Amino acid sequence: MKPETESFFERVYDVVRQIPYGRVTSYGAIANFLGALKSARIVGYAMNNSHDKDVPAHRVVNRKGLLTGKHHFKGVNLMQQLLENEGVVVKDNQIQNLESIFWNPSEELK
DNA sequence: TAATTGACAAAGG
DNA sequence: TCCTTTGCCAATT
Repeated sequence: MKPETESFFERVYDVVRQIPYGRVTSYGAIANFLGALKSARIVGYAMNNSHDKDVPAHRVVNRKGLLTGKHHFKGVNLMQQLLENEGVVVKDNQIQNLESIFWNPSEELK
């Protein structure tokens, strides 16, 4: 495999991997960091292939902190379990204190 | 080549 | 933020 063949997906994975422990971010934030603010959907689409990658996809949620992609995990509760294991409070598929644990790559990563 | 897809986001009601 | 509509764009078929 060629590292040079970095598709949009690879860039997404690269950002997601750098999400700190106990922090979460949104698809739009990642897209914004990649310079494709209007391509938030592409980020989500990319996560479809994240199964083959070592990507903490559970740390990526939509802008409302809703665990929309949890159905794509093995178990329906796996995503929430992983987050709670990191100290993230999740209730009814929604992250609590989202503003407190939100990780903005555009500011933090730069 | 063209049509479809999608784990989103913003705007309007 | 509830529901619906619209825009967006790379990847897939």
